[in-house]
Amino acid sequence: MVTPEGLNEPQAEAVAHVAGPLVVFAGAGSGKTRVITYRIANLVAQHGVAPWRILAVTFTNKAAAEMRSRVEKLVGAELGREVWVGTFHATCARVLRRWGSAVDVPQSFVIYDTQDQRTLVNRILKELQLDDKRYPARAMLGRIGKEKQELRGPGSMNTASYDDEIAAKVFARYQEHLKAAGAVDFDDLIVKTVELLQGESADAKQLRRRFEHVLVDEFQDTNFAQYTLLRLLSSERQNLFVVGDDDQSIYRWRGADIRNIRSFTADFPGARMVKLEQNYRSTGAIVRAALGVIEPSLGRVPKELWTANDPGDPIEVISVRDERDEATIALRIVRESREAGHDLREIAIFYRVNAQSRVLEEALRAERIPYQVVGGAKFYERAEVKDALAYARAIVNSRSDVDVLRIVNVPARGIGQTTMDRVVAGADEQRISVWDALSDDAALAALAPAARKRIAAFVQVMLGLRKETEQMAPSDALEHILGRVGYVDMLKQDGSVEAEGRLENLRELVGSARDFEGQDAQPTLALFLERVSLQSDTDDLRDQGKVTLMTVHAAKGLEYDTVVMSGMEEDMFPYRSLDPSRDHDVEEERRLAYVAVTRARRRLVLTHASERQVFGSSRMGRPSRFINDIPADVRRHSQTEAMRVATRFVDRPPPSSGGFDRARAVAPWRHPTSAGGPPSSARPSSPPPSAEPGSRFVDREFFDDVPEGEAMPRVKRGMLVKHEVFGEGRVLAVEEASDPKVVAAFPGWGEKRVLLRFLRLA
DNA sequence: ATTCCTGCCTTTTTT
DNA sequence: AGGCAGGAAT
Repeated sequence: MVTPEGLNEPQAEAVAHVAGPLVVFAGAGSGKTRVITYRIANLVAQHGVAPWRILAVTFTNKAAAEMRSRVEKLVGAELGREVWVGTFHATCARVLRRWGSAVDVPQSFVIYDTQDQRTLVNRILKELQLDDKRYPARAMLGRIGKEKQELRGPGSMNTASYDDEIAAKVFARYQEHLKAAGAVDFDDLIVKTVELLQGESADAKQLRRRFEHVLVDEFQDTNFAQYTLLRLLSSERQNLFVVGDDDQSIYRWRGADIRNIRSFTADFPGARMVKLEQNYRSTGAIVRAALGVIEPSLGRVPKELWTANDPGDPIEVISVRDERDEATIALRIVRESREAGHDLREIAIFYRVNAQSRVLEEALRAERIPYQVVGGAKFYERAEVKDALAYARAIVNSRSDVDVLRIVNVPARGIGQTTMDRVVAGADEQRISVWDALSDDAALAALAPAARKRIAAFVQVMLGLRKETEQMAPSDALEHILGRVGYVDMLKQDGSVEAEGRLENLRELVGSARDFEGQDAQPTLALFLERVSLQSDTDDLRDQGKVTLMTVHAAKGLEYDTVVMSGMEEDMFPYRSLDPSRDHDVEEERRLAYVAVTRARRRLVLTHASERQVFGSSRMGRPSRFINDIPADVRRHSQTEAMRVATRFVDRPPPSSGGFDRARAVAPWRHPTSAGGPPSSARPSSPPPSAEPGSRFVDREFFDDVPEGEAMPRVKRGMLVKHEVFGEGRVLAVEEASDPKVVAAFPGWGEKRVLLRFLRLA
């Protein structure tokens, strides 16, 4: 059944929902954004809800922009503009900018990113004289973040061990520093807003009543703090409308709690539930592949994803030799697509981790195929950009120590480490900001006169800049600052290619400030800085005529006609599944694979390499278990020429040695789901007459041209291998046999002859 | 004070 | 492989 607006029954039900809590389980490609935007339009147009009393929250700026534009299309720009649409972080920043003073967040607050956080923690470790080996900043911040996501402060966290006590101490000092700096980190944006809303101030009361309707996208990715925020914002009327898909929950590592969506109806007795199960996006084969991947997942809310679309073509699974071979395949897909007259914008290449993009990029560049990389090396994290922003932030908010320390000697002003160490120690002692210490003669009394003079000059420059830029547009201010402090001159004098690139980046930064001025009603420098902090490169619009490269995480919420998923190997995807020391979460990896598969509309290509460079050293890989989970009748296997050559070269023994059983030789690499049990006589392995001896595995479906392109370990003399007991060793010889052996030298053990299947590539 | 070198450690994934 | 922190050399 379809309504006049073209909605199916459950969609229409969700859209028509007016009051009370409701959870929508929205399968991939089931039209959830449509449901949210239509519902907002419905509330405004049919139920006379004031647009500014509606809040719609997303996780990414991109989703927010998309939602806003669609709402404006439905209800008109004038009303649409009034709706509060934004990410969790941007929404909170907006609230805090206005009402944050009640929770010690000044109007001019700055947002510390991960780098800033680390700088600050490192300083605290020094201050508290803690060993940064034993208490690495990264780990400390991980802990602090975790606590914040659970809304615990340094005083309320669980301190069972000595290390916990240390963490609490660092945490406490960290918060003090943030407060003194007038800064917040990403988690604080949520935490502070929650604090504000929990308060009894008039502002808090008003805010709790402000929103008649709260709508949330990607609800499965909320953490406890975010969930609490939503409950507070909707506490008055309970009009909380959440949309998500527990199968697509992929952010547990940053605190997302899948139970928020799975237990929604338990948390809100009387809440309604709607399931969107019809997929409009993908071919039948792709939907079936996706189901195959997600079905083994545990604890799912039962859903029946289906599609009325054509079955389409099978999923292409391609065995490649290594990452370069893989890039060649990606190129081939792109070329085919282009020759068929498709826009390159409709092609995406996915990978599990950003590091995989390099080889793909090189290949695309060599072939002059236009591409864009989403995420990865982030523009706003480049040193020169951070420097420029640090100047701006130090001018807007001089209490921000991290920024002042960053730029105090860039370009070099003769204010060195020793000098600054003393200043910082003094500032810590007196509990004043670094800036205050620098501008206070008494605080500098212990310094050499020459150093004091240079510091005084720096302070004067900064004070001058604050005055001069006060009335300037952000772009002009940035330009002025960079010129005045000699930053541009420094780069120009350098003259190197890198310096040229840095100048270009700074021009781009100024350009982005100019863009901002065109968009915002009140383009102040502070607001520009805020936007920069909350902006990720992921938010760029899709360029015409360009292939897109990105991680699967970045791909969530997007769709492409053609998707190439690279690196479909065990230990790559699922990531680190072979590392027993890590508490990897294969469940989450599975959901991530589901996300990847469901991005494709028409064509899905999976590649897996038998060998790959990781951290500089070569590593072998077997196909990902997720490939096996795709129903055999919707996948088609093949291998590249390079792969064919490689396997022939290594695996086919000379005729005289006869009957080398390949299937057995690779057994330990081949069956990720069965724990190491080698395929034995239980699996009859007599090859069909047409095939070459030993060229088939019997537990697989094969098609026309498929000479079984499994990933093969290619152990050769000189390779570094790893043994459970002997550790790492160098291969000296390989003995072909039905169960091949390897002679290798293990430091501390000498030469050992071991079965190949007990080795892994080091 | 600056620059260069070396050794370590990294890598999920993002606001 | 690459980036970054700490240390040595200039």
